[in-house]
Amino acid sequence: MKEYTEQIDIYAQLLKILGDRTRMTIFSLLKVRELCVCELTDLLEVSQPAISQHLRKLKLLNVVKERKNGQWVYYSLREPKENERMLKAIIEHLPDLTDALKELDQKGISCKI
Amino acid sequence: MKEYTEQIDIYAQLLKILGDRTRMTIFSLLKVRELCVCELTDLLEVSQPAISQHLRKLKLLNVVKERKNGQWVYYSLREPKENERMLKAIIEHLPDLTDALKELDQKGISCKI
DNA sequence: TTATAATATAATTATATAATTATATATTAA
DNA sequence: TTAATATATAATTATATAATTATATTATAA
Repeated sequence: MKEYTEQIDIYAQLLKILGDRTRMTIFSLLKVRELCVCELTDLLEVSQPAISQHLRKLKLLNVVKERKNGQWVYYSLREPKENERMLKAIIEHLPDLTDALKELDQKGISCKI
Repeated sequence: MKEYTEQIDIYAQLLKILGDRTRMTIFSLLKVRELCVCELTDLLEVSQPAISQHLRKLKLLNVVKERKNGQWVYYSLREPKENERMLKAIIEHLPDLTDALKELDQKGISCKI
């Protein structure tokens, strides 16, 4: 079996990291548009450090990227490479959270956490 | 957010259960053909109770089904329903373990665990 | 019937994980 | 400068998970 498990390990790790409700929500939100940590903290029901730690895992897995702008750090999905077919497929089937972000936009974000 | 999280929870649980190297291997093997517990135990490097426990989780998630034949229990993938798009996509992209099973067939299975 | 084989379940243990609180770092504004 | 904001990291705690060993259950064979 060992000859066959390398790819399986890679996939298993991908699914394990995405297989968490908080990270899956973050991931789905970032599919809509890039968001800063304070927006994610505002949207989800966990603390800011928890968000940062989840983002670190997603970054280690190389599925999100960050962009620094002043004191804010904006995260977004990293475009999957051509050979990352499973990741692509997962992203395609993610639930659409556009409406959840519309609510955020309407009330106007207050980044005071 | 709560209005949007039901589907996310379902997906997160699916990915969490499949996001384990042992279960991902079992799942990939069952994609090739149905296998009894003793064959899976023979192929993988964990104990028979561990295999049974992983199979139970996969069955709880409703992604595998079982068929009893004498003292053997054969497991196979449950055909995903039309609306289970993400599961379908994952199955499609699973690594092909046909060769690993050929080796098993050649040496002739000895179900003495 | 008794023994053996295949599988499942229970109990236990060790490890991993997610969350919180506390604190550090960096950036901007007063 | 000093204060406040945004984010990251560290330490801790509570919980979940995967594995093992031991045992139970069921089916077949001697």
